[in-house]
Amino acid sequence: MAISLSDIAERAGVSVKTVSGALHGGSARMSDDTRQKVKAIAEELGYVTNLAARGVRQGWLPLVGVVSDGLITSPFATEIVRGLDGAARSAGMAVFAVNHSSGQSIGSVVDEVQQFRPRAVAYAAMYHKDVDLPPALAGSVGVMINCREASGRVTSLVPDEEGGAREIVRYLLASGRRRIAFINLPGILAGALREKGFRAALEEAGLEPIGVLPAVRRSVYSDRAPSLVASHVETLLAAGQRPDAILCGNDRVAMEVYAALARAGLKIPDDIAVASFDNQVELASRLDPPLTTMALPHRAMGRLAMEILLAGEPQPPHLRKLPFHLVERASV
Amino acid sequence: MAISLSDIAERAGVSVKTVSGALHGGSARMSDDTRQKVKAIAEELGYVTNLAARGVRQGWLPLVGVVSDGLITSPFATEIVRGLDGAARSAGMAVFAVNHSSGQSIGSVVDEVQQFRPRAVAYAAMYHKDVDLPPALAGSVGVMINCREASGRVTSLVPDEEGGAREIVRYLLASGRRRIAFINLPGILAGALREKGFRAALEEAGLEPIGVLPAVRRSVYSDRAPSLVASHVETLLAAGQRPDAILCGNDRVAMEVYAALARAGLKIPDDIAVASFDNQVELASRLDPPLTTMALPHRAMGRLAMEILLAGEPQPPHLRKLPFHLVERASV
DNA sequence: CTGAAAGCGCTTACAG
DNA sequence: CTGAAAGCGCTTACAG
Repeated sequence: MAISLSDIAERAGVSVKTVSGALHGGSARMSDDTRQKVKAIAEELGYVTNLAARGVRQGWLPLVGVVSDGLITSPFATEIVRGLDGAARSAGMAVFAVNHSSGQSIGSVVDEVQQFRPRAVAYAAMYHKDVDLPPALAGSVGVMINCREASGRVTSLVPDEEGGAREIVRYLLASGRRRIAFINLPGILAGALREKGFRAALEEAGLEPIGVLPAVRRSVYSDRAPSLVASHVETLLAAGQRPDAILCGNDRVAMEVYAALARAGLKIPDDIAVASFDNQVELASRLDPPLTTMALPHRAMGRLAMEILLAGEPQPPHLRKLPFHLVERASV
Repeated sequence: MAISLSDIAERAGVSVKTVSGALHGGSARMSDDTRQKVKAIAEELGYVTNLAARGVRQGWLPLVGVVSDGLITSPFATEIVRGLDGAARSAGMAVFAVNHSSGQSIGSVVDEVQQFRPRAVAYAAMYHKDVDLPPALAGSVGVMINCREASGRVTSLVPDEEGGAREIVRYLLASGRRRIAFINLPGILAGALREKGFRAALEEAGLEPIGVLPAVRRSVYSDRAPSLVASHVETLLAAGQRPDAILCGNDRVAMEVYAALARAGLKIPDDIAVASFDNQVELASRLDPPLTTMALPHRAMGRLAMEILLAGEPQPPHLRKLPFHLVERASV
């Protein structure tokens, strides 16, 4: 069995309370002498705090549970976790991630996590979507990350897709582009919202889109679906109103646009500008020319989520849209 | 505060012990009547077991800590976790993953995990490497995954790189190939071990390698380093002894080999066979022709690690090499 | 078949 | 400045 406070107390000739105060109670008043002695003995015996014991006393363990809809594997999901983890660490909390695989109900996964009496629980979606949280869970899940909770009973943190699209369009406009096409990701929430922002920003400038086209044939975007990008680019270039900028649904799509433009003998950004969403660094920074793209606020969502969870004052539930951030490279 | 056993006991008019037995003690003898009544009340009150309380009694929480050297983000790492998680679940344990970022010592991260009194702790490396575990941790870390622990004080689970290379070479030989080149990943343990297996299998057949070449210029393989693959392929094809098979360090390298062979007007597998390591499904299955490749035993390492950790009888520490598995597609 | 009590390792009022 | 005791919510001998 591991060393306990009473082992240290015995060895130091003081009470357990004194040991507890010396090791953990930063503010507990006692002679520096005693404190030093206790710490030395603890170190010598290799004492490791028993958080389970502290937890049963306090009613909670220094954990924040994160239930995610699938294994955390994409770079985006990793960023969310990074954000959560950084903020948790500063607060002395650890992140306990459990994934909600297809077989189970959200409720059963949340209960599983609750058995450990975490300080708080978050739900994180792997991509921006709508999620219905069962009403019974509104009390136990403190914040929804990367998804919109329908009932409005719990605070949701999502990327400001519409704002991000507006921003990149304005940037294209500021660079002098006027005929802008959008090869968008179809069938997903992010795509629909970005299209709204795209159209709004053009309208604001008194312009019309040159074309809003789906990157793939299937109604739901997937990297596996057969791509329409190359043929769209050809169509756009053949038309009377040839675009001077193409906005892409993500960096992968942009890569295909690059290839199609190269085939057509067009120079980026001189003949035509290309911009997109995602900022997959490995990809975007290595394209030639490096790609200007809107980075998603994944890390910020993670950080803010943790701050909300650990804040003393609970705020009324709301939907919070976090801003994208423009990564300027050389494609515009 | 949450519902406790005593709340249920009071409501049911029985002792706490009876409630505990009814809910958790599968074998505890009591009238079916009592058990049903207790269960109904627990359900009604929304009781959730307090594992912290049980943990302080038992001395451990139903957790297995996994310390990993970096955020779990690659598909390989995900497979390890999947293996661990599946086996943990069957044993009623949860996986508690903590990543060991560059700033901290392994020891401090392990201690952090130990505060939660997990049932066991594993260490997982993101790629096959040598790791020195500080001697003090030999007692607390039960198994090393995807790395070789130098001192031999703790069981290590690694892919059998040498055996995997032998197997794929034998497969190429069985398909009638005789002049085999290897474009290997330089500067990493996996590459060195595979090269041994590659040479051994050829020697066994009385053959010489046509060439063993590094995929990148830098001494350590990285996807970002400038690739030498295309020029190697040209060199190999121009030589007198043109290879009839090229083994590749990973699927990415194979993809580049495909491109170079296409440029040279060579057909796979008729003119030349291509095989590799990794089985990155997205990539390997979508190449044309689909790529024959050796899959790494990541999931198996995870599963076995958990079995070792949770086994009653501790085995003496040893190095266990897990077999690759051949994924036959159409490139050989 | 069931209860009352002890105890796991902590922290927190309550006394001195 | 320090100690003895109570109590967090469980489980596990010990009695009946």
